[in-house]
Amino acid sequence: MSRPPLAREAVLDAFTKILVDEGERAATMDATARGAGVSKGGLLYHFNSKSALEAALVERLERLAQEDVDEIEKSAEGVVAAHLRSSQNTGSPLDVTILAVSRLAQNGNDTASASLRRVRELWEESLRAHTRDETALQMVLLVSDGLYFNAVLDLNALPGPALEGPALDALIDAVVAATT
Amino acid sequence: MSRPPLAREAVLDAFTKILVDEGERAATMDATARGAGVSKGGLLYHFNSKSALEAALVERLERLAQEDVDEIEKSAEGVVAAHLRSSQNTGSPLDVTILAVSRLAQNGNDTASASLRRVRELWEESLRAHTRDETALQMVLLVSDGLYFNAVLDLNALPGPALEGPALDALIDAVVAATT
DNA sequence: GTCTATAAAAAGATAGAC
DNA sequence: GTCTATCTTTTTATAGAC
Repeated sequence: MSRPPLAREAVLDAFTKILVDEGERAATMDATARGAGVSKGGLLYHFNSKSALEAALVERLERLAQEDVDEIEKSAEGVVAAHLRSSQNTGSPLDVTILAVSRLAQNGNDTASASLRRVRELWEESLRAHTRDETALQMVLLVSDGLYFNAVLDLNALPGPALEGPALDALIDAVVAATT
Repeated sequence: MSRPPLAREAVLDAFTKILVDEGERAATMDATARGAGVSKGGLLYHFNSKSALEAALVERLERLAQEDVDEIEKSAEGVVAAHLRSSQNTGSPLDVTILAVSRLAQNGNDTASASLRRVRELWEESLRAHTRDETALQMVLLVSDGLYFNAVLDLNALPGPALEGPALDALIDAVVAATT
């Protein structure tokens, strides 16, 4: 269990934040270095190229996603409800990493696309034993995807149609009732 | 009803295609001009700047979305089912325009974000009279968003988990049963 | 309307000092 | 490990010919 250098993590954090807040185009090496408080040369010591930086972010996603699934499996309120609640963007490390990697995926990074598919398969496997049939499973996954899609689009937007507390609870209850 | 010049439409088509297939970063003026079979100078005669090009695409989205809603309202199989079927990406002009504009939205184009929100509100208004309550309405919208989210991420990916015919029909039936 | 040529800025990446 | 300086390529945009 090697601890990665602090500067390296700071660079990944800054890269993530710019990707999520301003998009892929704004997430240049220069801007990322500035956001992490290092110089471009300093950044390039830790990541030899732009694609190495992107690959490191994808690796981080895989680790966080596995941790999330492990956590949800132990949840008391049920796996379906816990999964949907976890899909509502709360700014958690996993949430922002998914959003950041989906920006990369949408700009032609095939590794990022493949990783997002793997994450979705992790969820699918985890949910299968807790849904009544394949159609119900797909419904849960699509509602979860819908929550992420809204997060993807609403971050730049102030008056987002994001579901609030009681409305989200009602939705989760309804999906649980229709699928388990 | 003025007919826009053919070259202008060809440029918008090419811009859309590159945005969807390769992402925002690849959709440069140069690549767009090449895709449309004109020179950069020719493109810039029709669109004075990159942002003018983007704005024109957003305008096209608003027009197509309104047409889609008008069509769905007249559907025989029911508004909820017709809406979900329409959310499955089939490469229709509306589908690809939504995907293209969402690429712009995710790269900091606030006009694009606002337009996508307006489209979603159009759908919401159209669906409200055909769903049993607000929770059901949100469920339909989220499943629809989920279908788009998958389309957004899967286009670059060959083995997409896109729902096929019978599975999609079963899903639509289940959502209709749970929400109307 | 459409083209070529070119300017001006920004991008990723390298070299080498400290 | 981290920095500054510099090179190369790409991108947006302008100028002006046809």
